[in-house]
Amino acid sequence: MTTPTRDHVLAAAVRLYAEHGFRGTTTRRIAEEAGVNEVTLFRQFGSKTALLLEALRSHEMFSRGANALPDAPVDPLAELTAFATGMRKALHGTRATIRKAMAEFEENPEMPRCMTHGAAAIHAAVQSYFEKLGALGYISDTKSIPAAKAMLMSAIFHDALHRDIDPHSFPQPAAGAPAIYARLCLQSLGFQPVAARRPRTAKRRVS
Amino acid sequence: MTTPTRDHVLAAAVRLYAEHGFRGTTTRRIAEEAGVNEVTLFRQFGSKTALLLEALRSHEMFSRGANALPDAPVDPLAELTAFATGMRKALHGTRATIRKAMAEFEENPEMPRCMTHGAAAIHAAVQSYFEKLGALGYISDTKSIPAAKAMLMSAIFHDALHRDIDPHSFPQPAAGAPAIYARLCLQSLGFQPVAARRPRTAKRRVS
DNA sequence: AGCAGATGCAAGTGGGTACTTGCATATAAC
DNA sequence: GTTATATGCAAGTACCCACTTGCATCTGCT
Repeated sequence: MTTPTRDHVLAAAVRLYAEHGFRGTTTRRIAEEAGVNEVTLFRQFGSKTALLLEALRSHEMFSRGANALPDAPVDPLAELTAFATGMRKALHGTRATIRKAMAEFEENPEMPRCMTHGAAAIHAAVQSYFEKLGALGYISDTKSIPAAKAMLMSAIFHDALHRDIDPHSFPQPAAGAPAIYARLCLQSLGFQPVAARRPRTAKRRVS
Repeated sequence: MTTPTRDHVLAAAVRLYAEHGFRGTTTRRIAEEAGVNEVTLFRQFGSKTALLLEALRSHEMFSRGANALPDAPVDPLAELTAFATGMRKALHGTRATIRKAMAEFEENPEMPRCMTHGAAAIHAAVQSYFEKLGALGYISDTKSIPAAKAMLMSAIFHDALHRDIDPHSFPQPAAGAPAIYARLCLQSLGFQPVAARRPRTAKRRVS
């Protein structure tokens, strides 16, 4: 199997997994979806479980780079909103896969772990960004940074993962939710749009 | 089948569902777990799907009354913390069931709906409580109530549902997280422990 | 062209599953 | 005790599934 075909199989597997879950993704289905013979899957991957684990590992859960936070904060609300918007979009696009993998925790604990890979780096990036906000005087409650970061990520994750199941529990419209989460997160940290250390032209108050 | 036995079957079904998911919960397993004959399940419930749906519907996802918010706020931080603590505990205790049901969204959409039943009432109760806080002058940003409420619920839900999968993404220790979420939520609403309308003995500042 | 390796085809193995059927036994009500 | 109903037992039906096997064909390289 050439690499393009191998990738083709892995992509087919993830698509089916998102729709049908682990047990519902049969090797016959994968073979048909990928346009290969069923026996080829076993020759190449050894077992259905190994195939699906490799497929999940190769599937990018967290889009990197798309909406990284800047090294130097310039407009915190806009920057955090852009970050939250990108995060939510990425997670939303792969929500069915995530739900299926999380549900496998008891019987195939490697699967949810594929979903959380990369989360630590993003948490660290947000932490770092908030610390810079603190250093620049944008926020007053720096002790709450870890907690506010966790709450922001939870809001984004929960919104991306479950809004289609329970739409009324989330701020409407969906496209405006990231901005709301970003704003409230900054508010909870005692945000002030004027960097205390660097007097600037007066800006309209946030509230 | 007497009602106690019927309940016994439903409880066995939910236990197995939490562990093995929909497909992995076989009728043979349910029969064994409940101590009845497999054919009895079909006589009483008609099909495996109907049995499991009834089991999920009868399973209380949101414990009512355990930690209801008071009609008249007295100590908002303590009250919201108690609420968050109770909510998180209830959801945490049934997290595996919720995960399994959410993962069935594509193929058995009735199942996640069993999980969200009752959520609206809780959201309304929190909304009402926050509005009272606003009326009493405890919070200054009443326009953000719906958003803050949603963020608080997301934090609790996400913590309860996924902490065992990805412990490092949540505030430590777990027992202290509800208080943190409650505090940050109130902070984001511009909370002041002294009710502006009712001067009281000065209290220590929150931050 | 020849050769080695990869892939396809078709059939099969050895399990598993939701559900049904016919008869026997148990239980509850009168 | 009798009768009606519920449940258990055992076997069966008609599928489903991951995986294997033997042979044929295809592909890429020399």
